Amino acid sequence: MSISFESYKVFYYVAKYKNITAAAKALFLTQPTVSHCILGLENELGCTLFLRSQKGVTLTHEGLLLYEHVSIACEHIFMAEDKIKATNSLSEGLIRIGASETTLHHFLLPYLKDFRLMHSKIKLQIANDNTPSTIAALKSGLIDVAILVMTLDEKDPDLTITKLASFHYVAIASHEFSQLKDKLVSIKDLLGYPLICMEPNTFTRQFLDKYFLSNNHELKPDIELATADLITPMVKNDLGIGFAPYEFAAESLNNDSVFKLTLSKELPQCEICAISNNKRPLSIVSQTFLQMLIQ
Amino acid sequence: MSISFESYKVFYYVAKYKNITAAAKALFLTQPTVSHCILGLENELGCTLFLRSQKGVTLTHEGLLLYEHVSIACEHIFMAEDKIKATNSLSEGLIRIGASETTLHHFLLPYLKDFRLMHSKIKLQIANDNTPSTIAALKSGLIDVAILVMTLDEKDPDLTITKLASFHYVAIASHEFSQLKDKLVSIKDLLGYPLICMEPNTFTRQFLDKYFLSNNHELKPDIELATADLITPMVKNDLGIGFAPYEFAAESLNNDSVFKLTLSKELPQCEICAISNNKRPLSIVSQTFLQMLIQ
DNA sequence: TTGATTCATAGATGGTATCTATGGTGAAAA
DNA sequence: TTTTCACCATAGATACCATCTATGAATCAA
Repeated sequence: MSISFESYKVFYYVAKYKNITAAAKALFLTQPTVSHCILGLENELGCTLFLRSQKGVTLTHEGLLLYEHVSIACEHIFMAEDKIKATNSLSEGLIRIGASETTLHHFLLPYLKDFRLMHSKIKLQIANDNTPSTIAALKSGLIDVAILVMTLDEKDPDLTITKLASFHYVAIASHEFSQLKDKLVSIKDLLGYPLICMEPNTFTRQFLDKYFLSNNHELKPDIELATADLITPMVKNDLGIGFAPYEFAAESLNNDSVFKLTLSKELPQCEICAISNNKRPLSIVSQTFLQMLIQ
Repeated sequence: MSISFESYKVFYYVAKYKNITAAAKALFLTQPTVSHCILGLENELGCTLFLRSQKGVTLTHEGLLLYEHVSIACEHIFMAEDKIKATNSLSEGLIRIGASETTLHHFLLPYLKDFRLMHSKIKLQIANDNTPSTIAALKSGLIDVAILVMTLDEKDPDLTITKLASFHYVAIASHEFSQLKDKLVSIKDLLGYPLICMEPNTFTRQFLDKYFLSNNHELKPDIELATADLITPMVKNDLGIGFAPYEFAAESLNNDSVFKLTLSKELPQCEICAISNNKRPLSIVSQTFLQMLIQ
């Protein structure tokens, strides 16, 4: 029916080397095989493509006509193969990473730096958004991998979740509230104080909402913030009790400008996780990146 | 070793139809065959090319990368096939014809006209030169076919010679030489008159040289011309006895402004022949053209 | 639930792509 | 001249793999 593309590759080499024997070597075939293949192609196209002689072969007019197109075709295919090889060997490529501010600041940045050093030709696209939006982007294929804070009880058959590090939220307060220091503070107690936390539609907030609800109370914060790194400064300025990732508060805790509340019911454990969409295969580049995070 | 080009054709169709089943139909293959082929290609390239779903398939990033090149490659190959088909179907092409002035004027022109009418897309390249140069051009592949006056005793293993028409040379004179009219003129007689013929390095001249020599005389013309159509006018103007193709003199013979000498030894028979180089295959177009001349 | 899509897998088979061996041919070297 | 060499074509055998049919699995719509 239609001519095998394979014969065009053979044709290309024969035309290029002007010699069937040489082309055969380049193609890892024998001379009769190539000869037969060209004969077949000539038959199917209904014209002679080469003039045979003892010095090799030369293109006829029809052969030249064919070669003008086939050479372009072959070179494009070789180009394509090279490009795929390049992406496989990480000398080219793109990873689109979705991350929350929290994971970006307190986990991802040093890895990104290392990865850039190791694979300078790979472009990194960081989509910084809140957890729900990032998950949505992952599902729709807009990003390849997400690095987010999660509780491991979340199950979604479409997502592959890999734990990377533990993560803690703490409740912190300034010395304005020193009456709470070294005391076991119940959730009910907390409700009597101004509370500072993240705005709705963030994982941190949803996590706290759930925590309060599971203890039969409702979280009604007095101050809602869009970025986690604003919580500690707010707390320092005596504006209330804040809930923040431990790492965001670490420095202030160390220099004693704020203190950690001891809650009668501990905040549940969270994890920083790498999440990928198992409906979309990960490119080699993305796999390499993930591998680095896991180790 | 190297990836079969055939799988790229399959890949192209699958990417184009975004559907393995549809691609299989277009390729006159079954769905499992195409599926298997794509799987093999993915394996060899070391990456996933398509996202499979129940609605069909979509390209991954690597797949898109590949498609950008492979689509160009495939389209070039299809273009090439179309062009070859076009030249085979005579809706495209070129014939390079070598002809002498004589054959062009008195044989070829009406055929060329007809051929153009029948195959308007075929370009005709006419190389008008003397016989030896035309034969050289034919042997070196500069022209596809030559239409020349020859004597059929010429043998050359590289050339295929086909007789197309008989051809006559005549000796003519004006009434200034009426003493020769209706007389049997010998070659020796001729030498006493001024002779007009073609310049050396033309078939006509070599033909006459041979004729004189075979009768133990030497042709020493008084006037040598480069073009055959000048001979009759020269003769008309009483400049001497001329040797010309009968057809060039026909009109003047009919209106009696010149007369034909009756030679004691007739000029040998000549033929208008089509000549092709049997070391180079004739294109379909050239074959068609030759066919027309023969019939 | 059923039926209609989709793609993947398994196993059988026949065609053909490939090989080796050989022949023919023309050019260059002996 | 004769020999040698490099090239391409042909013939015939064989093994591989491309392709097929049959089936499974998954998803979606009616």
